Amino acid sequence: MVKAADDSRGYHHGNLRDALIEAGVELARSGGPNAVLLRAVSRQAGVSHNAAYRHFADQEDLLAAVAQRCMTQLSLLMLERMDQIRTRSAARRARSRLEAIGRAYIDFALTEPGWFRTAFTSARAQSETGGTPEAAPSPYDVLGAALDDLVLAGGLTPRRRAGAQYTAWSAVHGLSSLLLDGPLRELTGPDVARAVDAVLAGVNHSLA
Amino acid sequence: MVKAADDSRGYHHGNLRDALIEAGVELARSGGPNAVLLRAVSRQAGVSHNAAYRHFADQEDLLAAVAQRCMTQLSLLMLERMDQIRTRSAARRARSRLEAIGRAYIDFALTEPGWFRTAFTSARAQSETGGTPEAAPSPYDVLGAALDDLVLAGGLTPRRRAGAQYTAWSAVHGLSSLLLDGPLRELTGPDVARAVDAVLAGVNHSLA
DNA sequence: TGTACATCAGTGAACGCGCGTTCACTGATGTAC
DNA sequence: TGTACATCAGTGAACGCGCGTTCACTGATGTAC
Repeated sequence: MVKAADDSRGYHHGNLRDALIEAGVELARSGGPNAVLLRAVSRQAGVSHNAAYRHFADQEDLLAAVAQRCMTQLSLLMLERMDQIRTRSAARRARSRLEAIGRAYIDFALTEPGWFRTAFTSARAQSETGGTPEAAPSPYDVLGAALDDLVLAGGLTPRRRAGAQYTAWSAVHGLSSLLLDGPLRELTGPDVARAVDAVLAGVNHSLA
Repeated sequence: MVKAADDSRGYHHGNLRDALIEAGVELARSGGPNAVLLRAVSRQAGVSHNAAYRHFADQEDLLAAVAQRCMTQLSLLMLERMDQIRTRSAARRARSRLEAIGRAYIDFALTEPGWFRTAFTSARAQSETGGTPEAAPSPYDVLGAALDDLVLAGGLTPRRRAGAQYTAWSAVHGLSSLLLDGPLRELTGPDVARAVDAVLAGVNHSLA
């Protein structure tokens, strides 16, 4: 059975699984994980509300797939920002790229809170998703690659690499989370910028 | 009108607002913020499901009050662990206490995930809660006091104090969040311990 | 000190809602011969 | 090449559920006189 990838007309949709995930992503964007409901997603995709059962075991299964795609969105922004750094010196480039992906992470959380919250929904482990695995690397992998580059460039001893991954990730994720759903949500623009700079400088300093 | 604080019998409950919050806290403990429902909370408190409207504007208002109490639980654990550190040297004590509250924060998240998630629910700013303000300090205040002590003990320059608060809090909160609802939830016991040690060491190092 | 009355804090029934899930079905597609 | 048939992917109606919220009410409490 050969299907056109973008065939979305007629009785047989052709690519409904993907269309449902995409509809879920759209709903998650404004409403977060709680907005990813079977009926709402089916409605959004213009399909009867039980058609989803041909592609997902239940609502939790659909949410897991949507969450994974939100995570991929985050990775893509990190990669995009990283690629923009073209500094000559390998050492400086590695360091700048690390900062760039950190900023990208926080920016993503602040500009796409619905996606960010959905990506880190606790409902089900992403690995349990039944469908085709996403091609894009996880944010964890992106960070890992950046740290590998930093080690190669001599900016980080191999010995401290493992710990650095936890440290950097925790700092950036924690700030995002506190700014979004924690007490730091009260911060105004300039204070947010100051907090971001402080945390990124802290990460940088803890690696040196 | 004078009410006994623990009068909970008869037609008039006497302290229903507090009883409802307490019931909500119990439900949040096992089910997280999504379990704090008006009907479920009223059921738990043994009261008809609309009695809550005498004390809370709506479900969101009740959840905000429960979230605040969860936050207080976190503060209390931090304070308790901090008080256990009695090192003689002021400098070393300040540093140990900082580490102790960091560990307490992470321990709280891992042992009371429902409370932790509820405390950081985005529903409504805690400050908007109408009832009596909680007496206990916020985790932010506890951390701030610990950093003040560290400055006094000469372990941190006043200049870097503000940034340090963001750095330390983000690191610890981020790790908690990643271990609970992020990709790090796959980590097994020893790896968790390693990650915690790495992050706390990173914080410590970034202050020095 | 006693009593009428206003006020407060709870009850019970009912509403409408949207959800997840299941059922029997039907239209479209692919394939064996 | 044509046709019967199995399989797949969607539809529409219906179910039961628990929720938030509102209504008119009633029991208990406090207070003015």
